[in-house]
Amino acid sequence: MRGAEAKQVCPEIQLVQVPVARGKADLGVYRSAGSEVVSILSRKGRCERASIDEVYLDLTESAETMLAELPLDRLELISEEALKSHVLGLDVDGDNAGESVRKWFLGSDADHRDKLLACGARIVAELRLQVLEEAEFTCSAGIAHNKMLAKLASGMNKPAQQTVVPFSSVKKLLEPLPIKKMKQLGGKLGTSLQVDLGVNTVGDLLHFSEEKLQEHYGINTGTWLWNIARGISGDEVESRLLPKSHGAGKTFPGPRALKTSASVEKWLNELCEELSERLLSDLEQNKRIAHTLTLHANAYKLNDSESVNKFPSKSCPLRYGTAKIQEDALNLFYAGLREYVGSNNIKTKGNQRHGWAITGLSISASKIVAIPSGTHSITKYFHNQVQTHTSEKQSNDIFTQDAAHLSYSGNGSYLRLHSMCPQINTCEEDTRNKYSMPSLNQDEDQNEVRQGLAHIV
DNA sequence: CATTGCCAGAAA
DNA sequence: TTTCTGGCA
Ligand SMILES: [Mg+2]
Repeated sequence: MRGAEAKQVCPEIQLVQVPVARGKADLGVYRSAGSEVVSILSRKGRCERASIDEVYLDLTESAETMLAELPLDRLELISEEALKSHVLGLDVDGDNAGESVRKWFLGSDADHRDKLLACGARIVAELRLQVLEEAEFTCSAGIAHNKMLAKLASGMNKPAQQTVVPFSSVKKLLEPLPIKKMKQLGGKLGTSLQVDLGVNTVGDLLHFSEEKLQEHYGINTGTWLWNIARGISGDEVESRLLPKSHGAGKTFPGPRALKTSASVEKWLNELCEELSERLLSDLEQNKRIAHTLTLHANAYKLNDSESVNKFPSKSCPLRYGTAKIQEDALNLFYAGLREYVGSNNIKTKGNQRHGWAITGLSISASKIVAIPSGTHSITKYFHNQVQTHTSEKQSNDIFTQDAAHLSYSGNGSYLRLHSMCPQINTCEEDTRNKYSMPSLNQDEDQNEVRQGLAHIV
């Protein structure tokens, strides 16, 4: 329920709010917290940042080392925390009351794979304790022989618990499992399996040959399905602690949809400002630079309710400096808009209505690479870069040096090559609509004036 | 619901 | 190869 609704039912409720900056959610505190946790969890083995609050760890090596160096059968050496693990398949799933778990850790059923798993579980217990002590977050974990099973197990006992999937219990775990519970099968593919093949549990999947699954879903997906039904996933844990892209976006639902280029420019500038800030942080903290700038938008057309086409994403080489990013983003937007309204060669005729409304805007930076480790001066590094990727742009030569410098000093507001409609629309769309019902004509008239695509170069 | 971010596959 | 779309979480 919504916060306001909850407050009526429960006036004492403490509602936690996501911070807002530049008129949008600011997830900075969560990103920081996530990074801190990653820095702890990455201590014992290869670590892949899977999301803002999840990682995969490949602890094979650490576990092998532990197995080689420690006697497994010494109960005193096994931490209380590790012994609190849930171990799937011990007895009849009657929540294994301590004794069987102890026994499993001590013997691990003589199976080398499960001995490794037991060591992995001990390492994970230690890591989770460190997260609790150093970052003051609890977390849950799954320990299994591959990513898919570990992810599945991590969700089985929450919060602040860990679950082990011994090799021998994989079948019994998967067989009755509703297909939609599997990662990647929670959406359309899962629905298709249910509707088109009558597959409701992972066990049902076992009845289909790899070839049959490939017929329905293609070579790769077919093979993938055949494998995951058997608990097989060759998916490697990538060694990556940092995100591969940064983005800033905002949605403008219903009456908040943006209908003037001034408002689009305003919001795009806000989003670009945030992105630019985060890119500089990444540069300072991680010595990485992004190479591609991409704009996504969602839109609908005012007149035809059956607007079939989607607003196309557009990307271009990324130039550092807030003003550069803002300028490039706006150009990308208009490139997309021109396509969207279908005025490619058709010069916007005087009477032609291109009534559009933007319901979502997002700008992102990708192709992020570490600068060569020997690079001492980032400024000089940029000097060498700017020449290479301004290819399609006109002659901003005199600015490129400044731009490189800018990105370092973090000040770029004065750089404005582009002559846009200069006015900032202080009149919020939704505010405006409170006062005047969206008389289509009126809005379109505003579009006519302000949406002119004249500045597209 | 909103704001991310990853990836596979198709298109350019 | 890069760009763009769509799916997924
Ligand atoms: Mg998560």
